[in-house]
Amino acid sequence: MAIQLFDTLSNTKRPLELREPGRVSLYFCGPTVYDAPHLGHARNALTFDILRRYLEWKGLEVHVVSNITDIDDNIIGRALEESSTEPEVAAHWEQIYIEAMDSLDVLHPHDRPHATQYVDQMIAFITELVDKGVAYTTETGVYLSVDAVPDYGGLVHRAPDDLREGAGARVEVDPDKNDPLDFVLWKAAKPGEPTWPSPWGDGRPGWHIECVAMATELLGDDFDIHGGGDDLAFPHHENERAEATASGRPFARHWVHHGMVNVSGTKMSKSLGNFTTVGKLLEQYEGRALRLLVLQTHYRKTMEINDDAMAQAEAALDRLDAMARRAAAAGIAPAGTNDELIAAFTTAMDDDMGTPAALAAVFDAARAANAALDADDAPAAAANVATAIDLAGALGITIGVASGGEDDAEIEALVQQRTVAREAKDWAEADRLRDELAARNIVVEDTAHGAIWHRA
RNA sequence: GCGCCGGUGCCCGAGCGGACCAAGGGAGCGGCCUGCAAAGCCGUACAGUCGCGGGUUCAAAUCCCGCCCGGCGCUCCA
Repeated sequence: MAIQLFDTLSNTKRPLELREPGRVSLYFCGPTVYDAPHLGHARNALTFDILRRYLEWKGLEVHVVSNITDIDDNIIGRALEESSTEPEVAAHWEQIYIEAMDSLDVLHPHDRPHATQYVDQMIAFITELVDKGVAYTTETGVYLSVDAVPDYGGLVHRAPDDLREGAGARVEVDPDKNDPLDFVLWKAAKPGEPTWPSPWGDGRPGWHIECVAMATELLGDDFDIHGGGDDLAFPHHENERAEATASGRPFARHWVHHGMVNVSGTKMSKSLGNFTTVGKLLEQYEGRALRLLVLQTHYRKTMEINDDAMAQAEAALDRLDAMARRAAAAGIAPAGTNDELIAAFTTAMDDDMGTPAALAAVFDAARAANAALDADDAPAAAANVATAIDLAGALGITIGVASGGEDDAEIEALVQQRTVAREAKDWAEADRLRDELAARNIVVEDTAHGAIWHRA
């Protein structure tokens, strides 16, 4: 079954056409590490983690590359502010970024290249462009002539002239450039900034060149998927494409962009408060809840994150976990499949990563499992539990993670005492014990197969 | 200002020309279960209608036009 994916360049949903059958090469733009990762970074990493996991679940071999931009104006600014150095700033925030993504169960990319470690490749690439006559040098650096790219603007579906009109709307146009659309490949050294030697004098690489150099180096030309947030489509991805095209190389076969994040109805911004950083959010909610929320919205749409939505996601997760607990208490091990739901799930995911509909299949499996449990239909229960776990897992959600604690034995003893009291119909004592457990954040549930408990 | 995207129940959010699909999740209500709960299952009200106003069509939440509101982009922000 063909996987359809919306491609920004062709502006259509089209079948994923791989360079090599069975193997997917995926590059997506990672963060510039100069500050705490925010919810946008989380959605970015989660979106591509979900895509990767699904492709792997389908049996494809996926090679994921995602970069770390460890040198840019923001990092330099930060280092200056903190009287620190650029490598220190970058290393610090990179670590925090990786920890945050770990707590969201985002799998590590197979390669996580750093811009500063690919300067040689970038210089080689720029040299190629200069030699081809599609790049020129000015006092401030080396620039790419957008002229050399016939379909410049393709990713944003605007004609070059149209883009020219807008140029300078937000940032002043460098008067040295031949064309306002031309952009920098190599920046000439400025006092106090880190620099690398190059054929054009000391300086540092422009932004876009790093992704091109790293993607082609690690995945080869003509790799399968290039992704990122909507906001990167222009100018970043457009310029990457321009560089690759001007060099005469085929580049990404598919461009995948995801929507932005709104917090409490408005654009996320640092001045807005609480929920802008992943760290802050995770102080209050579990990582899976954010992933579930991301899954509930189609990846191309703007999504909303607020307290209500996070709490709702946690409640939904509780349902899934409760199902697994009940099954375990009934002595039912996951086994078998619910083929109908797996088919519905696959159809949904194959259609441009329809995670909301795919999730519906997961919850349908949970309901079916619970119903089977109620009906004492062990095979059906086992099959539906297995299906729910499998499908949720394909999206990166682990069901029924039992977090053990040091006081497990103590709790077990209290639960046992309560069972004894209940058998003696000593309801007062049974309720007292339940309250005592509740005070320790333990929820007791009585099932046909005895009492089970979990941490709230 | 220009371009692109979106506005669906109490909340989050699918659906994007037509069949008992306005999915799924959360919250609500009723029932069953329970010593009482919790969990679960079943049922049910909330969308007589899908931002507003026109239009196309045998048929529109789904297409077209206008308006209002929100988001993103317009050179370094996921």
